[in-house]
Amino acid sequence: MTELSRSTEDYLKAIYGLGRSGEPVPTGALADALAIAPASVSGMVRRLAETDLIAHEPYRGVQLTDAGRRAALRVIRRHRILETYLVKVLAWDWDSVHAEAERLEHAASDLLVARMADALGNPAFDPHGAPIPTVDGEIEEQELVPLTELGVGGTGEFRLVSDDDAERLRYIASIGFRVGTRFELVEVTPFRGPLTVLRRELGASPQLIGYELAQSLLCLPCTLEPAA
Amino acid sequence: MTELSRSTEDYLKAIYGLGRSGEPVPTGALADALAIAPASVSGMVRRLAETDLIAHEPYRGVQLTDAGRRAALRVIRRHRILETYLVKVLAWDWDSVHAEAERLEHAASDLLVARMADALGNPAFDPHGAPIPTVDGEIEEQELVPLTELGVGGTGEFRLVSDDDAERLRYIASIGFRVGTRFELVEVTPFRGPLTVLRRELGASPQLIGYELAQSLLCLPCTLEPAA
DNA sequence: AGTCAAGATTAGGTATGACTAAGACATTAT
DNA sequence: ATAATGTCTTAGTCATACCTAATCTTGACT
Repeated sequence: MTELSRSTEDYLKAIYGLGRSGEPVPTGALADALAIAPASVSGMVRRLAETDLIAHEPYRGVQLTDAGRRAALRVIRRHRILETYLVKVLAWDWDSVHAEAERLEHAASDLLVARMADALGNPAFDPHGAPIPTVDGEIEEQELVPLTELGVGGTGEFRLVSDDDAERLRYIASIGFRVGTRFELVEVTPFRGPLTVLRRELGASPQLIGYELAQSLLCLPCTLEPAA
Repeated sequence: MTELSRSTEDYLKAIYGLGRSGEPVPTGALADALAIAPASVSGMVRRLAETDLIAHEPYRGVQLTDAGRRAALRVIRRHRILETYLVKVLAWDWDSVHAEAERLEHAASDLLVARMADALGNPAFDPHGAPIPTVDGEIEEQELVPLTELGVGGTGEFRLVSDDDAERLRYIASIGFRVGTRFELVEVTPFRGPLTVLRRELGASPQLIGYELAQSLLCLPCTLEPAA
């Protein structure tokens, strides 16, 4: 198995992210995700299909082969272990690790990642709540719903947010939200306006959250026991 | 100042390493150091000269400009901080860090390197004894001599060895040599044969060292006080 | 001074991976 | 069924950075 290029790894990672539904990923969606012209993606897709990392049905989309999925999960594991290490050991902020990990994931060896994982106690989730694939390529997919779908009176625990928007992450942290924060959705204004969320852990006053933001907060619905 | 390519950084680093004497570096020497065909170096050298990172006198050689030297020292700082971090914090062996640092040095941001340096207490030397340039591009050049030049009865301290040959580093460690080891050169056989070295710190029996190897061990001549 | 060898450069070619412009396909609307 | 629309692909170009083969410089030796 020869070394994969940086570009190849980025494509595989993006295809994995966009293809979790099982549907083929249109090359246009890939182009958007990678910020690359659609025509360039067509060319690259041909090369990736030739090396059997993806299957391409022209005009339909691409899907990872087993080899492609394994490679993608290796990159994702590297990324998430690196993020976790930077946050936990080097006191990096959760909103700025993404860009650094994005570059390091292509340079760090499996051995380095293994050492970091050991130092961290082999964590199962990264700082944003995303599951970290195991060395064998197992990944635990969680059944999470956007905060917006909990409905008035719904209760849940904030579990996962995408790591790619530093601005958003900074804001989430600034309003006191952390992975694991449990809350009740107290009020929903009509027309996709702000939602009011009451955080139980803090016993704090209700918190207003915009609809767009709330959609990005993936939660595990659960009943709230009285705080321990 | 735009981002430099991986290749560019490798060239600058190599030119810095080969040009410390002040003499222009022949492109052929560069080609050897980078394991690249001489013709390819000519092409790259033209590009580097166009961006004023190096000065090129055709058929004479290349020299770093101030901008080139600054860039080279930034890469070297990254490399050496990374090596030190891997060894000190992640328990890496001193003989295997080079390859890893060689890749990470192009991906790690100055911020990451700063965090690692802080965690290490801003060390002045890497695990192989090489001085680590400061953020401002200051580097402390040491006046060291190969062990072979100490002469019979000479005494010194092992201070520096190149990090690029894992085999050699493994052997050096296996015979109990560490950066800082102090010794007396007891005997030299003629015709570049083995040298006999007596290590004072260990109070150990004399150690035979081959001439080639001894040439790579750079030492600080010093008198040996009775061990503390 | 003329010749020769070593070393450096130029010339021409390849691979990767991006771009724009133009053409092909599929879907949806008439 | 056909036309319009949007998406996808093909064609042709460019930049980077490598290669081999051929040519040119330099310096040393006769």
